[in-house]
Amino acid sequence: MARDPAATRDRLVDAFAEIVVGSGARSATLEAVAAAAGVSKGGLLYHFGSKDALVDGLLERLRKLAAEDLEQMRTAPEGPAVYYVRTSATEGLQGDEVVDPLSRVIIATMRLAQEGDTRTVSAYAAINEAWRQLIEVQVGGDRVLARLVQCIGDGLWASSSMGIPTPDLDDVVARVQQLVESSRHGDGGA
Amino acid sequence: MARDPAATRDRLVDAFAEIVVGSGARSATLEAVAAAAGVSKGGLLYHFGSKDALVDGLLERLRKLAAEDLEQMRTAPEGPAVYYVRTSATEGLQGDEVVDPLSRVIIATMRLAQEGDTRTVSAYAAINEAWRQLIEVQVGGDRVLARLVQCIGDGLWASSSMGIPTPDLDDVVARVQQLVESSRHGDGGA
DNA sequence: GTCTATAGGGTGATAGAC
DNA sequence: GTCTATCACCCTATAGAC
Repeated sequence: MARDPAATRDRLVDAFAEIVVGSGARSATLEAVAAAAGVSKGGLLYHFGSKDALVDGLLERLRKLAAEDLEQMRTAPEGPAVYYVRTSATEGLQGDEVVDPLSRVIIATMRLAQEGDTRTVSAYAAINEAWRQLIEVQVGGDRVLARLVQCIGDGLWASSSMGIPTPDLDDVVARVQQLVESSRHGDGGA
Repeated sequence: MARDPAATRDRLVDAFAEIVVGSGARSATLEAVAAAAGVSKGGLLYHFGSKDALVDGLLERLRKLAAEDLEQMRTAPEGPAVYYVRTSATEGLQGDEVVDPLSRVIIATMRLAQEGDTRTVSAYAAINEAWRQLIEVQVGGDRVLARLVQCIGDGLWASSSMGIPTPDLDDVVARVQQLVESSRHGDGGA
């Protein structure tokens, strides 16, 4: 069942991310990842020579998915800011599976980052920077407002990635939209 | 050197938090914690019968420090909202030491939470709730604005707890102050 | 209260068969 | 490409000396 190397590598990265998100980085052992992907530990280590290499595979996936998302964000009808804030509030994890592939990979990356892996931190930082720049364009170059909006998204993300829900998400999104629009019409303050 | 049980327990919890923050949860082994606190592994396990008990000790410390901080936040001259946002941006960790005791314990708790520990998540959620309620009081009961402000703080926190700096923190704080003040004078929107 | 020694289980990685 | 052994290491926790 599947001798295609690329497909097997993909399955392994998927399984890795899923386990890290669902059960924590500690549970994502080579054996558990391999089993979830339907191969043996030795099979995994043929494709990824070490656990570090597996992390690299995850980061590669992250960059690819993030690039796609950046395109969606750029062309989002509601605008980048609202898109960012709304998609920052994911749902149902910690045991359950996260449906959105990018969310899953980001959460996995951040969990790994908290273990002190510098590669994961800088990979995330780069993507975060790209997102903010896109928001900044929408708000007419208002650097501070852009950061404000991004922080709101990141704050929502922090809660939801721990399984803490945000009951009034729609209201928050509406308020962000207000902020962004007021930056176009009125002044800004800075 | 130190036969006072309470003092030794405190040193152990301190060392535990410090290692989790500085080197990741994985590095915080019983042996490493014991060594950092100047006792042996067996000595640690006399005071805390298991690693779970050590986590409980950390959570106890968290609640105590958080209660003190809540009092500072309530009486802060700049108001709870600005206090929250400003203190959310910590500096210099991941290898270095975090100077503020509460920040250190919170970061440690959140790292542990990401390993799937439900106790840590609910402990943090309770504290987070208390902070927001205090902000809500300041903004005259505007639930959504309170959440917005808190999200901004949490977003700053997320970055800084990964070692990513926020260059324009002062501007962000100023903008938050603006938002809070406008809720007093003008309307609010919702 | 604090120590050493050790049991018992799990983890990343290698070697070599198929 | 994928598997099964196997190694060396590290971790939590217990037992019992001091």
